[in-house]
Amino acid sequence: MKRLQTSAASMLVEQVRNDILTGVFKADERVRQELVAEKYNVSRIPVREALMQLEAQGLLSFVPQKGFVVRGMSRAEVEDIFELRLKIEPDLIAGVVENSDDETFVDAARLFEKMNVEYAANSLSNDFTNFHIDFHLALIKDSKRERSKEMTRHLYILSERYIRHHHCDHSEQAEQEHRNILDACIAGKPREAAACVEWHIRKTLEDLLVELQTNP
Amino acid sequence: MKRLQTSAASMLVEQVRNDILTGVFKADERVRQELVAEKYNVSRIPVREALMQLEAQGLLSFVPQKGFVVRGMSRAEVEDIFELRLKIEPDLIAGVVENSDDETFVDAARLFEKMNVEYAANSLSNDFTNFHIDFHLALIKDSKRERSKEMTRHLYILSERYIRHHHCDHSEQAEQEHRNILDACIAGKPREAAACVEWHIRKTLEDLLVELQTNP
DNA sequence: ACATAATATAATGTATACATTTTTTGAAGC
DNA sequence: GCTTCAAAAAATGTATACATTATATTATGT
Repeated sequence: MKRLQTSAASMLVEQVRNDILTGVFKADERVRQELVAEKYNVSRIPVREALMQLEAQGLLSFVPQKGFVVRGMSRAEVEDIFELRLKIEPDLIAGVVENSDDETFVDAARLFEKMNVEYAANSLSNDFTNFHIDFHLALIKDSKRERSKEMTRHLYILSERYIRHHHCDHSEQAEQEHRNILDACIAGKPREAAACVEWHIRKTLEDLLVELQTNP
Repeated sequence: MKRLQTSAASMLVEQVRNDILTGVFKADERVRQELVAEKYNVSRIPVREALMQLEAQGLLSFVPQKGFVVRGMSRAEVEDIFELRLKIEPDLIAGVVENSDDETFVDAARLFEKMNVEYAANSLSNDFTNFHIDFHLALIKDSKRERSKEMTRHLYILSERYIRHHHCDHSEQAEQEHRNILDACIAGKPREAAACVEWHIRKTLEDLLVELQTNP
């Protein structure tokens, strides 16, 4: 058998996540292990592990002896998710900026460019989504608050699902907001960076709620 | 006789979690799948699934092809965890109290009693730990913020690890704090309930930090 | 026709066996 | 002694097969 760079389960996590974010597996639909196994030519063992991980990330629900179901989407959930982000991310960024040096935000700057290039080329692609998440995570990667970072990562995955689903974000407005965040970070202004992050979260939520209103 | 048969993996999650909380599996130690499988007389398949779930709950780390390791404990982590709780729980409680009726806190009241009885009988047992977590979760069970509730649950599991490890909490002081929270909730005072929760979190953190200082 | 019971089908859960990768061991060479 | 490399040992990853449970289907009675 061909050599796998990474485990089948790890790749399945990425692939099935994309299937969920892009709507191939639709909300409230059951995910049968055998179908996923056939689709990706693996056995059910790595499929089950991947699905468990996605359940842990909040994209699936799981009931023993019944199976996995894609979790539903709702206005109440978006509000909950973004409320949590507002409570966590601004403080986190501020802490990073306070202890930053010249090297702290180079990864974020690189991802900022890649994200914009990818968007110009393919709009809301899987790659763009990953760059977007990685950009935001790169901003806080030097924080020592490991738990806050993990939560933030999970919240981003959940947020991206709504963003992809409603084709929001990354208007020129969003790009400008990202730029403002990055600039404030590089300039070493903790409070301004936090304020920019808060603004970005609020604006994204606003866009999503408008979309949810018109496209329920 | 009809018995509810739960899966092996589900039971393993509980058992291995207790093994971690009680220190049978020690921090930074590797967890070999075969050993767990032999200990509980199952194959490695459900063991792997249970360990994946515990990784998702933040008690284990996992690197493909390398294995599972019990995550370390540190002062920085306690502070991070309790900081997150301070940001999430008080608001959550306040929201529940605002929309509460006579039935809202009966489960919490029942668990409050069971928790104290169990503590009087066995001090810091597995049962007490579970009652303690369930008490706090019962207080917010009627909240519609599902994501916030899930995060709170995860944060409690992580907190309990420190509490068990350092034999803190549930002094008479802690019992009184729980009573104050419950009373404020039943009295329908959102802001007071939130303040009591905040106080409880801060006091518990204080105790833990003192213990960490003396017993590193 | 409707509900209920019995059966068949399908899906999930797990043990076993084997493949792959990592780690350990030990021998050869410097 | 210390590296370096090869083979052995051990641990992880996954496919297959089978057991268990849930779901669908059919049969039966009213």
